[in-house]
Amino acid sequence: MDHQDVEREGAPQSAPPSARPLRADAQRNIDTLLQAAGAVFAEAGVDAPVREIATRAGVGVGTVYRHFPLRSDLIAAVFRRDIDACADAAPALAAAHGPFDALAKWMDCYVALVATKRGLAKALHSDEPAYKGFPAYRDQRLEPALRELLEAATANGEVRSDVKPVELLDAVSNLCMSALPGSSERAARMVRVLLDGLRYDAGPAASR
Amino acid sequence: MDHQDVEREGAPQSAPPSARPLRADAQRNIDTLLQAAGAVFAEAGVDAPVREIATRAGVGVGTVYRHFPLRSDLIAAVFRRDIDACADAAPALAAAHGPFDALAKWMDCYVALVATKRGLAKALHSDEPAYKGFPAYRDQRLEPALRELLEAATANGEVRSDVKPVELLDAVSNLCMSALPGSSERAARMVRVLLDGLRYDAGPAASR
DNA sequence: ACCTGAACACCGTTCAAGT
DNA sequence: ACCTGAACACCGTTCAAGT
Repeated sequence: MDHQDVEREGAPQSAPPSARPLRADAQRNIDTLLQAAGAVFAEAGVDAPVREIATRAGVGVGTVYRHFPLRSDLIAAVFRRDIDACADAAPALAAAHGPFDALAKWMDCYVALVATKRGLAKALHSDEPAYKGFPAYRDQRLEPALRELLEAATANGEVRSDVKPVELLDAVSNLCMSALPGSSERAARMVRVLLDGLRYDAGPAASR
Repeated sequence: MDHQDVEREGAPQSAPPSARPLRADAQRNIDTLLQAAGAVFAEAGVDAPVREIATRAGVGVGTVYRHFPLRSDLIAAVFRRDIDACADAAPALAAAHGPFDALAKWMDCYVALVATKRGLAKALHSDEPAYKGFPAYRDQRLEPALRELLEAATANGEVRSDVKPVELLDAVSNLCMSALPGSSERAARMVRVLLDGLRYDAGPAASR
């Protein structure tokens, strides 16, 4: 499990590539906010009231909106590490397993990521403006990782070639939608069925 | 396409099995409300403001809550015909096609049902109390229909036997979650992949 | 620069008063 | 019996006033 700290461009609204440091109190508030949000998300889901997060962090609501204009910014900030870890796990899996197995194992990581955090899946697919941009960050990190795995499996003739990485990412997080907070078991099973579907007919023309 | 009008027990809260008729104005309000709700759902989704529906129907909000205590009651009432039509389509499909094809074609109906109506899928999987009981009605009607098709396909050795009808119903409506209002095309494709997964390994022990 | 919190808009839900 | 709509609770979001 390696994870190189690559600099990303679309990254945190709290620390653009080359920006002068924030004022001390601002930086402190952001840290406290992230911690509070993480705790609240864990016990009440990602669409818990903003006021609750603000109170927990001991700041005014205005401060939350100042640093995180969109709820999705807060969510992305809280789960960035997890998302990155998932993306970065791909190369190791590809090296250690056959193409399809690597794909399947990576999907387990993704399912765990999405299904474990209460309501994360819902946030990924909400059409409310407050969640806008969150799927974008996810795709930006996860899409390249998955594409690699998918192409390897396709090249190996193990899976069909007419399903795009982003479609799969979307389908899988959709399947995690009704998973209960703790158990991702049921979702994981359905994802395995979906993956089996990828290799049912590896040819491009899918019958019917 | 036949559809016998079977009497259901868990049915409409507006007309229990053996109840004296409603007062004329009450019945009229219910009809208007259903019509208004249908229109509003179509253009603004199933979680449009209650007030909008009430206004459209020319009644007070209290009247909406009197007849439809839960939002899901209103949704179920509005889409009952569509749900029943989908369920009742199963026998004809089973008679006209081979087991797997019948299953696939029925799924197309279900996908159309769920993906077409804006936000219907979301309502099916929401954990908010206002939507409670809606999945129950859907399952009650659709589960038996699907089970029939699934068992036939299983008996014919075309699909694996370790996926329950209700799981499939759930997985498919989840896949329809991020479908745009009009097009169910993308969702339909993923559902087809899922179905292919069902027949990838028809044996019970689905590898690892 | 940054923070605070009152204020506003909006929505679900109830219930006292009416008919 | 049934209807109405004011009233309440709750939540997102903004912005004038403060430091």
